[in-house]
Amino acid sequence: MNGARTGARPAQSLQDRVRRDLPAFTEAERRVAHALLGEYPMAGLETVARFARRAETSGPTILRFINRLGFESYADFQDALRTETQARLQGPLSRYDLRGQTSAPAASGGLAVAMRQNIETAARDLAPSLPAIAERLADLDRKVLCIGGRFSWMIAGYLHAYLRELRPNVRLVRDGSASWADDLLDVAPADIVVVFDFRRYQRDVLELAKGAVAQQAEIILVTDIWYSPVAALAQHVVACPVSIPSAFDSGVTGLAVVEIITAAVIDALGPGSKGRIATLEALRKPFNLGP
Amino acid sequence: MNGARTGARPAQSLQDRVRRDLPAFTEAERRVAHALLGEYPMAGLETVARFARRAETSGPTILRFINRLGFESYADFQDALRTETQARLQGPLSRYDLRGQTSAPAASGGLAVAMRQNIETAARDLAPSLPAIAERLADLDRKVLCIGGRFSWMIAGYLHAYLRELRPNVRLVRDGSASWADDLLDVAPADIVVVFDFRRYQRDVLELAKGAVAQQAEIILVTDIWYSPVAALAQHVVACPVSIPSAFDSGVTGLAVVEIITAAVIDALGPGSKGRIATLEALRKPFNLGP
DNA sequence: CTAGCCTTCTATCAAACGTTACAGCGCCAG
DNA sequence: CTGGCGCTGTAACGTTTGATAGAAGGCTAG
Repeated sequence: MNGARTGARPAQSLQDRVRRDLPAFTEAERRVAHALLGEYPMAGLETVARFARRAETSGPTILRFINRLGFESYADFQDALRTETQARLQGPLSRYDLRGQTSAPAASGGLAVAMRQNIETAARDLAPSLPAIAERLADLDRKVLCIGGRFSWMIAGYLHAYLRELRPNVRLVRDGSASWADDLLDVAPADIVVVFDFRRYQRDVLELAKGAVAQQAEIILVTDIWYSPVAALAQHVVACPVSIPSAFDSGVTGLAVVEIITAAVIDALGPGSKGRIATLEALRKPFNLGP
Repeated sequence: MNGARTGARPAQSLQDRVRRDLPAFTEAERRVAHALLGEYPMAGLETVARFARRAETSGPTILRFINRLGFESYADFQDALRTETQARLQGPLSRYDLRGQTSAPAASGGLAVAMRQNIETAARDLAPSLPAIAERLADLDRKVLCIGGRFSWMIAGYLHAYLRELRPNVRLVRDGSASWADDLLDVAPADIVVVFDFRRYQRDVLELAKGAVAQQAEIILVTDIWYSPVAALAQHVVACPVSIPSAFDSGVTGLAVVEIITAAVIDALGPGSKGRIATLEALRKPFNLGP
C-alpha cells in the first residue's frame, strides 16, 4: 500500500521507463516487462488475463507491475499506452507540436499545426503508391484528364497547370461544365483521369468517373479520408486528412499531394522536362515583369 | 500486368475497408466510422461505451457497425485492430525515433518537411496582421475582389469560394480575363482587393492593383518572400516562403494562409455566418450525393 | 533450525463489460 | 391517414473483467 503515486504523469516515454526500471523488478515482473516490450504496445492493450498468459504469469502479477509503474489501475495504464501510441502514429513531429502548443501563437488557433499534421500523414500515405502514379502521369502515350468538384477543381487546376508545363495532352474539366460528355469522348483506353473529390461529394463527379471507366481509362483519385464513392472505381487512391479547427475542411493537404506528385513526375520524365519548362518560360517572358 | 502495389485492392487494411464501405452505412454508423477514422486506431481499442460516447451514439450502434464490418464480436474486431496496428508500428514506414527527429520521409524527398516549415513560418508572419485583415474582410460594407496570377489565381479562387459562403459582395477576377476594366469600375473607396502574386510576377496583375488604388480601394497582398511589386501599393502584405525541393515553387503556403484568414473571418463575423453556411448547404443538397 | 519477509499463485467478488431484446421514432408506399 | 419497415436508443441480462484477500513456497537473517 505504497500510495502517493496517484496519477503519475509519464515524464518520458513509457517504453523507456519500463526499460530503465527493469533491473528493479522482480523476476516475474521482469517477464511481464519483456512480454510488453516484445510486443509493444499491443500486449498491454489486451486484457489482463491474456497479457498474463503471454508473460507466463498470473493476473495479479500484471497488476502489481502496473502499480509499480505508477498507475492506479489497469485502465489508467491502458489510457496512457493509447495516448502515447496514437501520438506516435501521428508522426514524429507531432510530439514537438504538442510541446510547443502552449508557446505557439494562439492567433492561428492551431490551424497551422493541424495542416502540418495533415500533410505529414498524407505524405506517408502517398509514399507507397507514388512511383506507380508518377510513372503513369509521365507516360506520354497516355492522355491525362484532371477533374474536381466545387472546391477541389481548383486543386485539379493546379495539377493541370503543373503537368501542362511538363508534357502535352493534359486537360482540365471544370466543375459544373456542360462539356463533360465531349471531354469523355476523347478519353481512350489506358488514359489517366485524375479525380479530386472531397465531401460533399458531387454526383456529377461520380458520373464522369463512371463514364471514364466505361472508356477503360485508369482512375487516380485524391479524396479525403472518408473516401469518395469514386474510390470503388479507382486504381489508385490517395487519402488526405482535411480536418482543421475551422468551419471548413482544408484544401491544403490536397494541394500538397499534388505538388509531391508533380515532383515525382518530373523525376520520372527525366532531364527532358527541364528543357520544356525553360522554353515555356522564354515564351512567356513578354508577359512578365522583371525577375 | 501484375497487381500494382498501389493497385486495385491494396491488402485491404481495415481502415480502407471502413472508408470504402462508408457510403453504405447508416447515418449513426457513419458517425462511428468517422470517430474511428478520426482517432485511428485507438478509438476502437477503448471500451464500447467510450467509443460510443466519442461517436455520440449508443453501444448497440457500435456493435452493429462492427458486425457489418464482418466481425462476430467486439473482441474479434479489437484483435484485428491490434494485429494490424502492431504490424504498422513495426513496418519500415514508421521507423520513428522517439528521442529525436531522425526519421525522414525519404520517398517524398523532403517535400513534406519543406511545406510544413513554410506553413509554420507564414503562419507566424501572418499572426500580427491577422486581426486587421479579418476585420476588413468581415466588414459587409466593403465589397471584396480577389485576383491572382497564372498559378495563384487558383488560390484566389479558394478565398473567393470560402468568402462567398460567408458574406455577399465577393468577386473573383480570373487571370488573363478581358473584363478587368469592368471589374475595376465597380470598385468603390474602402473596398478590399486581395491580390495573390507570386513570381514570376505578371504585369497585368500590377496594372489592376494600380487601378484599384486609383479607386481608393484597400489592398491586401499575399506574395512570396521576394515581394511582388504590388507590395508598394498594399496596406497589408503577407509573405509566404514557397521554396521546396522541386522545379516549381509551392502553392501550399498561400493556400494555408487563405484558410487561416478564412477561419479568422468566420470568428470576426460571429454566429451569423454559420447560419449562412447551413442555408447554402441546404440549397446545394440536390446536387450532392449521400450525406 | 526457524521466524519473518518477500514473491507468487489460487480462489473469490463486485463492478464493468459486451451483448441482446424491445420499444420509440421517422419515413415511405399504399 | 395508416401500416409496415428500417434505424436507433433504452433497459436488462449473463458473462467476463480487473481487483483483492489469503495461502503456499522460498529465501535470508539470526
